[in-house]
Amino acid sequence: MGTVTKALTLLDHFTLARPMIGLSDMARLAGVNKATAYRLLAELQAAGFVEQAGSAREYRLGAAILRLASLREAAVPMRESAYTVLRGLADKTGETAHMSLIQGGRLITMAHALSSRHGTRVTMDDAAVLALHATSSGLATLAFLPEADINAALSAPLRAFTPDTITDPEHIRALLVDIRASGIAESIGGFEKDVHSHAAPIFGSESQIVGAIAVATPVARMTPQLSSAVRVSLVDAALDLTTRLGGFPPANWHRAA
Amino acid sequence: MGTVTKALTLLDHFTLARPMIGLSDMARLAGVNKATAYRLLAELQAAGFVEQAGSAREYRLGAAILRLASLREAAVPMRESAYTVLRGLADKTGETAHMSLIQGGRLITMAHALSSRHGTRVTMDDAAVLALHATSSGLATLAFLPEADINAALSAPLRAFTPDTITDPEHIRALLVDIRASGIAESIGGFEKDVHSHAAPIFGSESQIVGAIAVATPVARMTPQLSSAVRVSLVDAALDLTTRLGGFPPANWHRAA
DNA sequence: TGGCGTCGGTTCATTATTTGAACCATCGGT
DNA sequence: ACCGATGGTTCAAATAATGAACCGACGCCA
Repeated sequence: MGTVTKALTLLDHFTLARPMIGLSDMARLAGVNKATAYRLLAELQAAGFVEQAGSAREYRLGAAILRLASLREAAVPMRESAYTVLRGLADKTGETAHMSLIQGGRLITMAHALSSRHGTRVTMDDAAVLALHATSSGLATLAFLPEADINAALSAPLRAFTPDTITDPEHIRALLVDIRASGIAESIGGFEKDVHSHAAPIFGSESQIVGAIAVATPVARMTPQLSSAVRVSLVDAALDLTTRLGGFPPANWHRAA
Repeated sequence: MGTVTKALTLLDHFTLARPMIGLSDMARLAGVNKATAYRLLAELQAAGFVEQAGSAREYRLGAAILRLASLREAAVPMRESAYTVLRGLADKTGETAHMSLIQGGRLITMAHALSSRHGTRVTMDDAAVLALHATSSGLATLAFLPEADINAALSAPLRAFTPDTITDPEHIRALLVDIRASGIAESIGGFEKDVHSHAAPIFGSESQIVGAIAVATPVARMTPQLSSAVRVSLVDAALDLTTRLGGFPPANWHRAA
């Protein structure tokens, strides 16, 4: 692994639950020598990607990231596009909509929109990491990845997040066939216990899979009628978002239901 | 220079005016070998910090940055704090307010707020880089940097952005003395021709200088009365923002005017 | 008080990675 | 068909990264 990759990997250990990390902790989390962690953090700090704060001199993400994010947004206003589509989807279905993108083999939630139609709703955090095998978004994405990536994802042991998580690779492969045919993935309580979600894939400028857009509802509220409505809206929204992000669906793409 | 620093330096060449850069261009801009640039970009790409787009396979900033920015915002809602203060400043003065932070020796604009009171106003871009010697924000920051950094900043040739830019190091050193005494820096057309700006320093958690907050007005609108009002508001706002960002003014800090 | 564990940070000989000139294949313009 | 540019690749030589051990400081417990 290159040094740069190693340094950038350190940044992945900052999460919403763990926004500040000390030197020794970081070394342990990342599985590198403390001296190495120190040097890497020092370089990241010089570039403004991390900063030290607090009496314990813990590290946290730095302000330089905000600058780059501004530039990224200016160059590629993805979040705006995404939010517009998610807002429409949430309004139309009355449920929570979110978009996740695949980055370095992991699926990251980038934007979401809630609906106020019901008292209960599924809540989402941006920047959450979704399991490929246990979420509708993950399955929708997985289904359109190259065969090699699918094998890689299914060769590692699959974690059971709930009793309903599907962990049998062959079962999942069967699901992927259906997903490719229908353009819609579904997961009932596979990641979070009471969440029933539908997802549709979104594609990049070379028609490669880049992620998925999903609608998540409490299991108790799901009905065949709602499911059907969600599917229709999702297919439209996914196509819309794909084009807004500058992408194209695969050549033989079709409208599903 | 470490490899990580070199890789992160590549990212600095993306600007609003130049959001996409090809491999050869990047190598030239960064002054590194093409093979090196390729390897570094490949690693940045694997981490999602850059991505390739367009038929020419040019590189641009990637989506991973947005994820980190989300986390940073969640951990340290600086932009929100900043915007609240800037909004108040813009409303009170009727002029454009902006905040800039020093990162790796360069002053970067991080947030701004416009006022709608007048038809003409100074416009700002976030992520703009401000010259330390030619802007009020730069001078306000420079005045509170350690002596060694001041010497470093003034030892390089100082660029004249306009005929009114002050480029004599000794003249600038004299200004810095006044700025330290008053807590306010001023620049009349030193960076952009028709802009008269006032700035005040903001400090970090160890009372070290972290940047400045400024009010920029068209030169034609500046009067002694407006200048005086701006100075008062600025001092308040800078102190407010310093504390909101978790910082403290130096021990012997004072109210100026 | 003294002892123990851990912290952030530093050192330096060993080792593995980065580096860059030269080299492809490809593309667009003349 | 040529020319100059592009993105991408190779491999010996040079350089940078690495990690065990170490340091002083701090907090905790007896």
